[in-house]
Amino acid sequence: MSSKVRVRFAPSPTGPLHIGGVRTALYNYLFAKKHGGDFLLRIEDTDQTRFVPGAEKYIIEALAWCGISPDEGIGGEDRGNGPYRQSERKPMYRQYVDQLLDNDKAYIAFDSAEELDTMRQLAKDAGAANWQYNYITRGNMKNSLTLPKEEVEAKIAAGEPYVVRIKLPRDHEVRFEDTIRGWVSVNTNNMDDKVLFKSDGMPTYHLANIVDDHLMDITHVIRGEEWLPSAPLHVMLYEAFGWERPVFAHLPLLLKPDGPGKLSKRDGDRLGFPVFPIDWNNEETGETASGYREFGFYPDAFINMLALLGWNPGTEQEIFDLQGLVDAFDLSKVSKSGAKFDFEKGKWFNQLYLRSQGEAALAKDLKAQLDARGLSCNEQYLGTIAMMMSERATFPQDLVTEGMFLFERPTEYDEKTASKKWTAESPAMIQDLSERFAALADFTEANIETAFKDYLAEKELGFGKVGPSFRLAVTGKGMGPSMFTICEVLGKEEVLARMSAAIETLG
RNA sequence: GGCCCGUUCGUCUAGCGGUCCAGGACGCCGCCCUUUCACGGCGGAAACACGGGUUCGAUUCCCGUACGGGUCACCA
Repeated sequence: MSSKVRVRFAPSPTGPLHIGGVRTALYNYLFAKKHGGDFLLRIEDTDQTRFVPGAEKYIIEALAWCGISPDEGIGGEDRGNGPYRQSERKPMYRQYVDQLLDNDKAYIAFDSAEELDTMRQLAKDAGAANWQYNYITRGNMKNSLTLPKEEVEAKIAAGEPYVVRIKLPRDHEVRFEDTIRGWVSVNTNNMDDKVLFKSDGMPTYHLANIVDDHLMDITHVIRGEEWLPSAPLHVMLYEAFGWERPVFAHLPLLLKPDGPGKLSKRDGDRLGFPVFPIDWNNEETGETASGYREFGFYPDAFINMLALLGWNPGTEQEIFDLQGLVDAFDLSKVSKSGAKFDFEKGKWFNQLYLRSQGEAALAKDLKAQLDARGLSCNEQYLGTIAMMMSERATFPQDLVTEGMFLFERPTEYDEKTASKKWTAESPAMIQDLSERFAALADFTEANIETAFKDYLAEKELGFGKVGPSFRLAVTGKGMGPSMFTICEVLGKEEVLARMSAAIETLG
């Protein structure tokens, strides 16, 4: 076994990956790249009843959008450790179960799900804390520890369904050092004999996870805190097999911004913002959920925001691209407590990234937004408009929506501005201005400004006296970017037409 | 309820015994810039859950309490 760092992200294909899952994948990826290691993607689909078509494709696409591509496994290379879907590894697990059975580390149990439910209910009714299948109760259950060997064999031969459970020693302190939390310790008396192998012939997550991580030479297991309670079981499994165990790091959870609890897939669009990286559409059930990509987020901004939720570089820097994150990432700087997700901060990141796009990229974004809405403008001004609107945009779509007047003639005039700024003198002033504009040979920003200011000077008028009504006449709004730039972009004809239309409408 | 984990401004967090009457960021408020809005600049309000220890000295270490979270399936 090499000492090369190898980590895996092992989602279950039960639906779209929410941002907590994306963050887990991201941290795994950052850790691997930081240490020159491998990032593997493995699909944990041992529960065939929960399989959702399209989920695997979604996971790969979502990670790809984030700039995360697996070195090995699903969506990456097959480097001889495959298959990388647990359902396809089904035949591999039996021998490990037998190994445990042979070494008295596990046993066969025939209790049906109904019988177990009954036991649990009985215990509950009796006021017992929590019924467990453990070193005490297993003596009263139907298993290979209580049944004669012949009967066990007969039952198996008869095809009676059974599961295999781990045989936990009593009163044994399981200790392991978590990179993020330090020493964690649990006594086996508080654990139960978890099922390792199901009656349908598939291993449970616990068994498959340990076997696969071992076979795939995984050196670090970085996963969500929800796995912390089962980590001691996993430690016991490594010991039962006599395998060296990987280093564990349990990440703090992403919490709901409002109520209590961890962020869940069900939070979908309930909160008014996405909890998924990209849109999700389940053709079969018609279930849909919106994603950050479609919401208008730049992947870099999304990743930047996500990375800082539960981790910080220890400096005051908070703008990082993917490579920057790789360089700065350190598991020991991951915080221990859960983080409530804050969409406002996410918006701030996007705004920052949008503004740093540069004119060419922004022009492209603007063009795409216009096309999507069937709008158009003088293409030579694409860059100018994009830069002008970028100051008040958070998302690419704002480039258009915040400046609709650039693409459509105003159909109505802002009432508040009209009542306050459109006075009895306004029509005459706008008329005068339009005549001066009409006389301009070169309808450029600078010329328009000069003409406008000359007019003010000659009539001894303040900017505030004419400016607002001028803006109202041309854009229908009470606020916005520089009027001179707007006018040049609109072109002489359009500006003049709008001015006379305003005089007509507003009187 | 049992077990496990956690607890610094509204939110994300810095802080790894003295440099902290606690720093940064988002958000919020004010001022400046500006014809307006936005951008930008400057400034402000805002937190160590509580109680015991340990120590010359605790935000930092230990214990307890409270609160929060996770988990207790033949799901991952």
